[in-house]
Amino acid sequence: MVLQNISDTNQQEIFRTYEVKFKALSDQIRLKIMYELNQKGQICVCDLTEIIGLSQSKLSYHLKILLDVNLIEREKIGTWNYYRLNEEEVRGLLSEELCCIFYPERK
Amino acid sequence: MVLQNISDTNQQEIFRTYEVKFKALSDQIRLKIMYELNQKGQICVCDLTEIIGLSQSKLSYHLKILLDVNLIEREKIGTWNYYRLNEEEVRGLLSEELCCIFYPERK
DNA sequence: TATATATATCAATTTTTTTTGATTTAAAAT
DNA sequence: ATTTTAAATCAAAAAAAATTGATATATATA
Repeated sequence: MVLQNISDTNQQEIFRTYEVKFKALSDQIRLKIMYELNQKGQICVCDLTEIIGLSQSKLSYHLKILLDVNLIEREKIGTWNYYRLNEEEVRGLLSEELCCIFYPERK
Repeated sequence: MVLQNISDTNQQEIFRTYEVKFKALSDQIRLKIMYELNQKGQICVCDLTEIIGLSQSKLSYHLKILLDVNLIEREKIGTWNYYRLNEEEVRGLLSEELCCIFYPERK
C-alpha cells in the first residue's frame, strides 16, 4: 500500500482504521480470546467464559470490540452465538511469525 | 511460535508482551510517527514536531511509548536525538501488506 | 403460556491513557 | 560563565477505556 498519492484526509482515515484495529489487539484478555479461537476454531460465549474465566458481561464487551473491527466473526445458532477468527483479516494485519498464537496456520 | 507446551504463567507473559506492543501501535499519532520514520529514515524530535504538528512534550511522550516497546530506536548526536524504525521488530509483528505504511520494504 | 437459558446492552464507577504547561537536564554557542 | 537550543520529565487535568452488576432480548423448553 502506498500513501504518497493519497490526500491528507484519506491518509488520516487509514491511520484511524489501523488505530482501532491495533487497539482491539492491545489487551491481554482479547489476545487470549484470539488465541483460544485460533486453537479451537469456533466457540460459543458460554464455553469461552469457562475457558477464559470471565464474567459473561465482560466477555461480551471484549468480543464486541474484536467483532467491530472485523478480527472475529459471529454465527448465531439457536440461542448460542459462536465466534471464530476472521483469518483473512488477521493475515492482512499480523506477521507470519505470530502464526500459532493469534494467527491461523496457512493451509 | 507454539504456546501449547508453555506454562500458563509464561503464556500470560507472552500475551502481556504483545499487549504493550499493540498498545503502542494503537494510536493515530504514533502510527503517523511510524509512517514518517519509515518514509524519511531518520528524524530528530525538532523536525518531527514540524512534520507532525505536535508540541514537543506531546511528541516526546509518544516517542517514549514506541521506544519502550522497541518499535523505534534512538541515536543521540550532540543535542539532537534522532529516531528511526526498528525494522526487525516491525517485521516480526506486522504483515507484509502493511509494507510502505509502517513497514520497511524488504531489501 | 410460563420458565429457563444464552447473550447483549446499559448506567455508574473505576482505571488507564493522553494532554497540557511548566520544569529540568544537558550539550553548544556566545 | 552565561545564554541558547533540544529534548526529557513531571504533576495536574481531561478524556477514553474497562469493570461491575443489573436489566433487556430472544430463543428454547416444559
